Amino acid sequence: MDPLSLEVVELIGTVVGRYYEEYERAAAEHSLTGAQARVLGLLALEPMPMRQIAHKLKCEPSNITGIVDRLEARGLVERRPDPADRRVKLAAPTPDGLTTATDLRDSLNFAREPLAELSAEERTALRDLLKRMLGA
Amino acid sequence: MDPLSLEVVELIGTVVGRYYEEYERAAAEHSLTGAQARVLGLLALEPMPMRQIAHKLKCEPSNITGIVDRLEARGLVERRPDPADRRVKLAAPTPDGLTTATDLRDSLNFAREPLAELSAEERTALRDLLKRMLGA
DNA sequence: CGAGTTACTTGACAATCTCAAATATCTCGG
DNA sequence: CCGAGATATTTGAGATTGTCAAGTAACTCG
Repeated sequence: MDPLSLEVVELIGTVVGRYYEEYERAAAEHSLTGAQARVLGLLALEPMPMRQIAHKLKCEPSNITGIVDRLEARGLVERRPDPADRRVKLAAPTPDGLTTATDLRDSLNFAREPLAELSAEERTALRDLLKRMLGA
Repeated sequence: MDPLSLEVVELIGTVVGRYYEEYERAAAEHSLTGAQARVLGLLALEPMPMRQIAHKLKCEPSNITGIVDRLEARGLVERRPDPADRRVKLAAPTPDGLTTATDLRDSLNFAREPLAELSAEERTALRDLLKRMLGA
């Protein structure tokens, strides 16, 4: 690989490290683990079956059972029957869970400091480059 | 937060997700966990005391003991005495570990596909923006 | 020398993850 | 309609990662 691409990969690695760290910190502030925060954040967008959570998070469905168990025990999530298929359980955030998810999103400071360094034009350029990099 | 910054954060979240996924995949191809791959990659740059690994990875030193144990059991890493301080154990990759670390780095495809989309000028622009975002 | 600090390990425990097996339910061909 | 096979979820075993508290060995400095 050319040195320029290598440098960019290196930088992205650093961004990934910082983002992850920040995400875990924000989750911990709400006494959540990273995995719990990710599931809750997903459900805050839209309730969904266990299987779909596993698919989005790229892990085994049996893993999701435990994570949702813990979120449910804390009253942040509930399992609802799917009217169309009795095998399926829809995981949905409770009002409390929705509040927590919103708080969590707001307390993800990652954006603030690092992006404040950039002008609006630079942020636009960054957005477009990332978009292109991630594919159409 | 303004909509533009929000969009950039969203995109960075996606990049982080893809990078992480790719990293785990590359590690798994070498029968390593992500944590083991991160420690091995760190030691491939430079042997260092257990404590320093923990500091770089932002976890407890007692955690590193187990990870290095497993890498050592597979012959990828060895513990050496520090001539200057008998309390300290320097973790260093074996020749085999160094080879694995190099293979691992090369098989991190993340860069290839996504960055191939960008021209050299765009990659330069991306590099500079990321650099600025990450601070001087 | 000796009190306090530092490096690493150990042990207990929680969370995450995988895999295989069990249960309940759905789907579809015959 | 019935039964074989597929699908959704859970359970249980086991590995790994992570924390914290305590223990051991070695360093530092007055």
